[in-house]
Amino acid sequence: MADADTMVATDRKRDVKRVRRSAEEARRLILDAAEERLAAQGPEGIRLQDIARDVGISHPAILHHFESREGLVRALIDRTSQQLREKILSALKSKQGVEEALDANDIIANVFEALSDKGTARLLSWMLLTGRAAENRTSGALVTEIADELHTQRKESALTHDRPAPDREDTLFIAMLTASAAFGDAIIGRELAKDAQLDQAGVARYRAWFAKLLYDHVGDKH
Amino acid sequence: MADADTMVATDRKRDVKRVRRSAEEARRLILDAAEERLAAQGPEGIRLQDIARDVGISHPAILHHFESREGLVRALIDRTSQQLREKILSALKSKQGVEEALDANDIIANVFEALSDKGTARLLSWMLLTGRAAENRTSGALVTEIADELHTQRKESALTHDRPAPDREDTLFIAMLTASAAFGDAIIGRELAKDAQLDQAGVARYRAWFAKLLYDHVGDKH
DNA sequence: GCAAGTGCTGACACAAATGTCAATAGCGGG
DNA sequence: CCCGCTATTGACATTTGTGTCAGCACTTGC
Repeated sequence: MADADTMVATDRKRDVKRVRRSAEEARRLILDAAEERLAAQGPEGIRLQDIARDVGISHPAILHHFESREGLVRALIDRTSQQLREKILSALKSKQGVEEALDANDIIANVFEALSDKGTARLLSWMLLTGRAAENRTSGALVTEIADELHTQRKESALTHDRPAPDREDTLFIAMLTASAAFGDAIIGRELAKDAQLDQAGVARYRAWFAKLLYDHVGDKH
Repeated sequence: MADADTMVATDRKRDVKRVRRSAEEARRLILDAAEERLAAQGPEGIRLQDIARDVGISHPAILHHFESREGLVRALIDRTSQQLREKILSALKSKQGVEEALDANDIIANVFEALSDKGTARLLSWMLLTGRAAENRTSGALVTEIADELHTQRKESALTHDRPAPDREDTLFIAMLTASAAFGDAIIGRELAKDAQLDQAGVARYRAWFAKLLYDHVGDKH
């Protein structure tokens, strides 16, 4: 009895027992592990054997669920893109109508955070670096969506504050700059901050500074 | 005679003649080919066999010159980092003392260009993605250097235009934002522009807009 | 013109990663 | 309680890319 318990508890690998998950659950666990590997070790960290070990399964199980390594990668890209999209759009829409200065701060912070978090930016840049961008439409139209949403808000704000209507392209450029800056920041931000000897508070000041830069621009111009 | 000529011209591979370059020249050609592969196909494009074929040599020749694949990668990173450093710093310093609005435009354009050009940003992001950043000090201190140079210019400009002295951290943030934005732009800029249906002129407008944003900020604040 | 140094090569060895396959074992439905 | 479905596995096959080695062939210095 004690022997059996010990064996089950400490020596699962050699035990006859197999864990059997639902296909959905298995896919989720595998994607989680892949995501973590990618964030920690970069693109080359996605190796079936390693991921399988992380999850506690054998590597053919991954092939069973995703057909091929490429299938796993695509699934990971899809999932991450969709998560990013939801995060950013919800961040944009939730604060609608509240005080604007705080808005800008929060929105910028959220966008930067969404990309920095886990390996999102790493994954996206890898996707772009390896030319897998064309296949993925989720992230493709994202900036336009963001710009649209932003522009709607700006028009409303201009009305209530009795300012002239904002320029469409100006809004687009704001969205593009924010996206580029957040994206670049997610990749080289850590290095930049280290180089400039900025601590966490300094990084927060930087982001607030950027939000204010945009806010001032919007207030000035329109 | 005709036969010999034909053989030399069209069938070099099987010909007995060997091309023999100086070590320096060979290294340069190999690095060029590696750079091109990286820019075109991403990190996975750096394969000794392929690069060797591009240059027209056998792959052990590459190992002869660079010890290992890793050695080649490091050499490529070094060379590219140094080129980037030179380009950016020279762009910053060359325009010193001329009309400022044009300056900002040119400098921004140059920084964006320097990163977009060839695979510079791709290479740097790969370097960061795979954790090779720590080894390379050339690009490490670059932002601080840029910020220093910029700040010197701002102080001079403030003096001649009789404005209050600029804030040190403000200058640093300008440098960081520019770096992040240019970096991000180099990676996702193409996608963003395509998504927003911006042609080349539109992209130029975007960069000019960004330059003006910074210029206005500097003029306003100080 | 010949000897030394080294750029360069072909063939081979080796490692690591993906992918295949037949067989096993849990789970749910009848 | 048994049967079919399928998640899962170990062993194997294949591919692909890096690295080694011994020898060959340009160039240079004498």
